[in-house]
Amino acid sequence: MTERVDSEELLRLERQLCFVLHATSRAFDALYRPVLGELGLTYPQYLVMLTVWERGELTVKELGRVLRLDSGTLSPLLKRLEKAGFVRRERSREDERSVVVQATEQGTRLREQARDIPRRVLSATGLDERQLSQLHADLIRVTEALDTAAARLEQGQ
Amino acid sequence: MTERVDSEELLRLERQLCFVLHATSRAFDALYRPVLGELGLTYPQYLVMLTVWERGELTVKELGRVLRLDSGTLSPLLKRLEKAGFVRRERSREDERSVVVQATEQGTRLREQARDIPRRVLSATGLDERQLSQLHADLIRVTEALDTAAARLEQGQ
DNA sequence: CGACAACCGGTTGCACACAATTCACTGCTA
DNA sequence: TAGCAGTGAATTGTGTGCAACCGGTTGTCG
Repeated sequence: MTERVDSEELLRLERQLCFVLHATSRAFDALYRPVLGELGLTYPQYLVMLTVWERGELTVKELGRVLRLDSGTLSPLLKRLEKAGFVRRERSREDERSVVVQATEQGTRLREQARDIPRRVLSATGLDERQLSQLHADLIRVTEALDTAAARLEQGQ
Repeated sequence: MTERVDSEELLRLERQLCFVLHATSRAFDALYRPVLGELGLTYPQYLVMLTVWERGELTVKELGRVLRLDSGTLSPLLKRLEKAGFVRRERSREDERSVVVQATEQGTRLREQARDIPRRVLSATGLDERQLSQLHADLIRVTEALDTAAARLEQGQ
């Protein structure tokens, strides 16, 4: 009987945690959407551009590892970015299995237009730098816990 | 010149925050996927079932408010849940614009099968109840900040 | 050298998620 | 009461996101 109550309690806490995590992610999305819309980018596309700007050229594989996305997501997304003129994609000459992604001139100019976004968004959150760092650390901790848990589940138990 | 460095620093912090939030959400998703797969549910469908189980019957509108989802997402999702036999949808007799959702008998039986999930998943995260509560509180705080920020942006600055 | 496994990216199919639109219904008001 | 604005779902279109599969390339091993 006590066990049943425990289950109910856990169910409730879990429900709240699921909900709010889901909600946080979408709230973040919603905040960026109108700002990025001005540049003609979606949020995932913005993440890709941030990576490309910072790392110069990199393969689809590397991009996927950094962003935790697979080719099923990245391939069409990159095609859209290419069509928009922001990135170039070409087969690596050393290893023709790989495709190298890099910003075009237009993509580089976009970086200048995007330079102001972090300040606008971060100030919109109302959090100071310390709180942001704390949140960052919390999320990393949770994500790592979830990752190792998922890996454990995968390897049977 | 100093301002430029500041921008670079902000860009980096923002990038990391964007990435990890995105990643956390998907990591949570990935952890639930195989567990829920046994029940024939996706993660958003699970959130809907949790709500329906807890609140009894409720309209699509109410469901959308609780889960922060619009009809464009909920309508097809609910149709899939109905097809699977877990929920019933019927027009409200008092207000025929509304559609009332409730669990079927099969949907109620599913709750028993799902009773064990929170424990399995939460234990998989390796976090204790205090940490979970803390995380929950953190996420709520951030989400609220993002919401008010988004509202501020909407009303012109 | 030749077969074969591993790897990389692309494609397909399915399921969210949101914006914009449509349509039936409701409630208010002239 | 007749019209009309507002509401609640559903639909359409676009863009992720993942699983499963395909097809070309590479590297290795017999």
